[in-house]
Amino acid sequence: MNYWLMKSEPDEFSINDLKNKKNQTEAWTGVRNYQARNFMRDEMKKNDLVFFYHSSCKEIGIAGIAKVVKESYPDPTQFDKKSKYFDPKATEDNPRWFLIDIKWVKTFEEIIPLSLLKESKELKNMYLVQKGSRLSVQPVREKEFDFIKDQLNSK
DNA sequence: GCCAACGTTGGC
DNA sequence: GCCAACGTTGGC
Repeated sequence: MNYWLMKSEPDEFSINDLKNKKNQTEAWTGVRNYQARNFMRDEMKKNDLVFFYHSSCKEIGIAGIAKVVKESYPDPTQFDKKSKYFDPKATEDNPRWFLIDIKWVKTFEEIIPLSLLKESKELKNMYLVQKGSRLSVQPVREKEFDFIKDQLNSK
């Protein structure tokens, strides 16, 4: 099993928006970065666990946990002319963008702030805290995942 | 709102 | 294939 971190702007879509969805599940549309796409297309497998991260907001940090419930398939928004994610170079026969579905697992009682992640020497090598890192879908090491979930999470 | 870091585009 | 110009991300 693998572990991941996915960013979302909570003003757009927060962890509680995920919780309130039908089946508490959401298709992760709109990722338009090749590296992030490759992770979703090739490596994210059913039941992998995902940290749900809130970015560009007041309380920046890890808000909770989700899991992969459906593996790679083409992102429908790339074919939708009315979508802001429409991609004229993508075709049904040759899609460019892929995604997965995630399901809500838990919301942490308190957001684990980015500043705390940065302070933890156990997380020195975590991708998220590296300078210039901005991937919106990124792998997390098992050790890092457990440390954050067990040591930094209040509940 | 600023700006550093990164990714993409397109001319050559 | 290089690289300047531009666009985006995202913390502060």
